[in-house]
Amino acid sequence: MEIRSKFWIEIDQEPAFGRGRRFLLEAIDTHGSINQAAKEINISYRKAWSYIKTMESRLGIKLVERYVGGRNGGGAFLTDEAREFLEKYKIMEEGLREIVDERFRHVFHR
Amino acid sequence: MEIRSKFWIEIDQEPAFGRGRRFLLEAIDTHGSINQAAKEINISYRKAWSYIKTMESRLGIKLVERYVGGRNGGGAFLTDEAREFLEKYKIMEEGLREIVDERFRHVFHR
DNA sequence: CTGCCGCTATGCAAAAAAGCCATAACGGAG
DNA sequence: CTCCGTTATGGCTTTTTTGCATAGCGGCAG
Repeated sequence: MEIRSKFWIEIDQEPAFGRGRRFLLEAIDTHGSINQAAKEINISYRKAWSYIKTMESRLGIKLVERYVGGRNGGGAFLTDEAREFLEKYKIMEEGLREIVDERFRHVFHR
Repeated sequence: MEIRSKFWIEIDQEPAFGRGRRFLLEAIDTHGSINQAAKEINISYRKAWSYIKTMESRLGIKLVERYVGGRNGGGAFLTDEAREFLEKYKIMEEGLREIVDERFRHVFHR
């Protein structure tokens, strides 16, 4: 028996950003490619792509700059706005899980 | 733009108890009927029924005592174990949402 | 002693959502 | 001017969720 918790940002009652999308952006930053990033965090390219699409449309910010063609097909990188947003989100999420876990243990175990 | 949070208890990686199920049990306690309870929290009887089924099976506790037939068809009421569990859960959840919201405001708005 | 009523119980179909496969376009390098 | 790995999407498939339909129950009114 264990506690689970989840946090996300909504805009107009629709999910716009959460932990999974955070990891996706971080992986894009590392690899310079949506495709590689998706592989790393174990989701399909299709899913990564629609994550980005909804994020950008709901937040109203361009997050990922993409280019296509060239020696190795193309690639993607984060915009400054994306990095800024990511940073804020990380600060917010930091330690939240631990607070929840601690409470759970306190009440249910001893 | 707003933060949302969700907490639930899992057993064997499967959801066993959360906010919705908490409301359901509370409503059953108030109304003495699964059917009425479901109406109050705006879910179908079918759904309420399967909530209870999975809760009981995963927690391994009898939560809702039911009887059928009689003048007004039948009814349901909570077991002592259910009340006990509910109480613990409420203590745990109490204020958690507020902590999350506060953090969000602090980082994103000011 | 029989029919009625509101409840529990559950199978099964329909709808919705999520996931995935296939295919097009792109453009620098060899 | 072909090849390669990427972005970009349409739509099909699979899974999950929802809810409709129907059966059984048993006091009580008549």
